[in-house]
Amino acid sequence: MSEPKDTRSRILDVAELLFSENGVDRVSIRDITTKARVNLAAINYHFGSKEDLIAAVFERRIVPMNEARLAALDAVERVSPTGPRLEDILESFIRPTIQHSGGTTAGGKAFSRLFGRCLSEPSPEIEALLKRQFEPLSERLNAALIKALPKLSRSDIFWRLKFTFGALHHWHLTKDRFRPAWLAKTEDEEQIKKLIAFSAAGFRAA
Amino acid sequence: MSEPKDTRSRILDVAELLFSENGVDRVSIRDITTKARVNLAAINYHFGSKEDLIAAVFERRIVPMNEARLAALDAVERVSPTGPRLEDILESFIRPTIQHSGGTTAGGKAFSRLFGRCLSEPSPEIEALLKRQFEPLSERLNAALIKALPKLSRSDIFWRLKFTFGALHHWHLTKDRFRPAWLAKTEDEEQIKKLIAFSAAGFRAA
DNA sequence: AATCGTTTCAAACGAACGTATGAGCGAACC
DNA sequence: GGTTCGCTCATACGTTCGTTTGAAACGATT
Repeated sequence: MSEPKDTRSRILDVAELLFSENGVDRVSIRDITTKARVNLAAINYHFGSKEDLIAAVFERRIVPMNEARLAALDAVERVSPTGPRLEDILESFIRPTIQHSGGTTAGGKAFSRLFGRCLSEPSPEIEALLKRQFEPLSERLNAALIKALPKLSRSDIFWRLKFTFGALHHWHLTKDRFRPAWLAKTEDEEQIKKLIAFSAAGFRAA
Repeated sequence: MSEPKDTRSRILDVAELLFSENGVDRVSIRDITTKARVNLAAINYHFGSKEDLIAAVFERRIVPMNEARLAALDAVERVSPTGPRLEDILESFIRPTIQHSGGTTAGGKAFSRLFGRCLSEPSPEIEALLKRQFEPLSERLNAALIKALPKLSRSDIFWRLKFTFGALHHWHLTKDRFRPAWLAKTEDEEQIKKLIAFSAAGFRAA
């Protein structure tokens, strides 16, 4: 179980775990370096500052996730150049979300909580990071949806995409908590289909 | 504009505003007391600790909000005893959310951010608080929805209600951020209708 | 073996934090 | 008129925070 990884990676792993458990502001540099068994100064040496560490932790997950989303959108647009179906567009950004945060063992589930925290802890640096990360994806998605739903106004599409993302994010954040006793366990694959069906119908609402 | 209110109320108002702007952990006791023009010790005198102040700020909004939701559900069920329409059920919990979280007042955003923080908080105490606050409402809503949508399974209703709540919550949390430049300002009343239309269609999906 | 860039180390820094204290104040009460 | 009670005040306390420092250890290159 002991870590063969280098200092930088150990810091990233431990920071991700602790940030997701307690929030970025409630985790100190000392908490991280102690648990990672590295020297206190290592964070400032490797990352410059705590803020830069937060950004590094966050980007390590969000960058590949959004790349996968863009790649999936590329794929469905390549298959049908006249414009992909609504369901395919939705799937292209819903599926990578689930696959990129469930898989990993150590900090995999931690990521969705960390992301939830980033949305509710409005530090300007984090807000800028979110904007930078999501704006290109958001614009691509909006453009594809406008093509697929020509009857809807641009702003309707924007808001409905926000609703969809909210449903995805909230499900992701709370799927394992607040479960009534009678609720059967459901596979991720089934949930992806449920989510796509729900939001596709929402997009097609009059 | 000067405040005729007593110290306790001034602290609550200023705390709510500052928490919403900067997040709970980045606002100090001194920030609040300075802006409220009260003594530094006033918070510990009136609330005991900073944590208790946060809870007081949070509960001041969430308790009346959930009471209003239950009252609205009561109202629509009283009007049509055979079971209210889907849209009316959704409206009964969407509308109070928006009306009770500030509306015109500036401190309204505090609630949604505090609430977002609570959702990503793994602390058992906060989880119990959320459960206690939302379980009665959730059960009432599920029961009403089962009646309104007899074709849907219990678990489908549960998940779609979760999606709906996620859309509402995420919209609420980010509606003022991440806005593209072209997006026109929209009234809350319009947003309520958009949200109801979206989620009602989602509930009716095959 | 000597050199040099990179990484780790123990120790310390000043600043900001939440909280505690005891005196001071005006109004209400006996 | 003296005492009590609720509240406000300035000030201090001890802790923890992010960051910095200069030296020591390490590994590769010559």
